[in-house]
Amino acid sequence: MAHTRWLDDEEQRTWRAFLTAQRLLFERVERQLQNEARMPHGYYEILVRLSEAPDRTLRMSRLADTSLSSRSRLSHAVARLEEAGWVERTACETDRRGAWARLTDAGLAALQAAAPGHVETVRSLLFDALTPAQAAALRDVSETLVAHLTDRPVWPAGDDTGCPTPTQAEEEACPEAG
Amino acid sequence: MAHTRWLDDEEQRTWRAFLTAQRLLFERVERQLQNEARMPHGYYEILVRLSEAPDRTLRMSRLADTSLSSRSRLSHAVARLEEAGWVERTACETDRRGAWARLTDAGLAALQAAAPGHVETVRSLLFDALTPAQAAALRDVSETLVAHLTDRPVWPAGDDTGCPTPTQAEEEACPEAG
DNA sequence: GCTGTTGAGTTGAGTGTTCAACCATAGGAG
DNA sequence: CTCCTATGGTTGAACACTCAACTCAACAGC
Repeated sequence: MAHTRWLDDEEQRTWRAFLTAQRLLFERVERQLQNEARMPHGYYEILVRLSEAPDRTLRMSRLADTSLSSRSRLSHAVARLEEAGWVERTACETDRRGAWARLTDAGLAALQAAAPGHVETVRSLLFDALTPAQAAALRDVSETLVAHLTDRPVWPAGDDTGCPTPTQAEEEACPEAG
Repeated sequence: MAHTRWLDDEEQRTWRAFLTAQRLLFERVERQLQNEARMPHGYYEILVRLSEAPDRTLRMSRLADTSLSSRSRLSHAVARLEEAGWVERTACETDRRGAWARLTDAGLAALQAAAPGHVETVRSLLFDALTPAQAAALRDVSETLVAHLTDRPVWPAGDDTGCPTPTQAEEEACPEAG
């Protein structure tokens, strides 16, 4: 990049406001889930994705993709979730490198117990503050960003989890708030 | 809360898109700073706030507030930054409980070295993807959320860092992207 | 001058995330 | 079949963040 394209005043304020809002919001979401459901939001998301999968079962790599998790993170996380008895791993017959992760009944119960508090939090912290038009704008901006951030490489070296556009719900699933 | 106000379909999609966009964006911002400047974004923010303060110096608690950091986090962070020689702590004369944090010359240099890459990242990942109208909408939504999240208690117990509305720039400062 | 409370800041244990290295199997190319 | 690379997944060390406990000083009220 030749010489820096600095942010103008307007952009600066936008970025800082976004940063602040985002921090404050997710900090509280995180805290609420931690306090009331004893799990970080990342784990909640994993449980949600599993609950939406056919047979409440997914391959680890697929689960990593849909829950926006690196393989390593997922591996560690599932290990914990397994200790808690919420998920179980079984070997994959057809591809012996692979592993299935399955949401147990206890896991589903934990998710269903966590959901109301979480959804209420999201609603009260986010949607209650926004007009319908603002919410629509937020969706528009977010979807634009997701599209922007999922195809191009942008940062040449190393790269990361490929992050394909997340496929959506498929089955019973706990009515949740991702 | 009586019985859960679930998210409707529209809200669900908005929330998931927001979540995804946010994750993808900050993951990359984080990675870029980590790779190119050897510091997490939280540390960058601390350096920025200090660079904007008169005399590049702030009380720890004030620094915690303006950088949206808990006291504990800041304490750990400044300890690291001090090891790196980027910040130095000195005792406060008038209030002997207190401490000043000051950005050293080396710290300012590190910040100035980090800024272009960071700003370029923010621009290319965020602003380059948005129309001016979308950027304006993002700012509007963000500011609404910040207002919403900074006054009310919302979550009764414990509470957290008071998080006053962040005061804005004051001095030389590195032209940055908070 | 005491005593209790609040505020400033630090500390350490516990937990989650990242990164790089690693093992094992799958799937070609020769 | 044999190598060779790519893929699926795990592991451990390093590091950041959280929470709760703690220290020390300021500032009441009496």
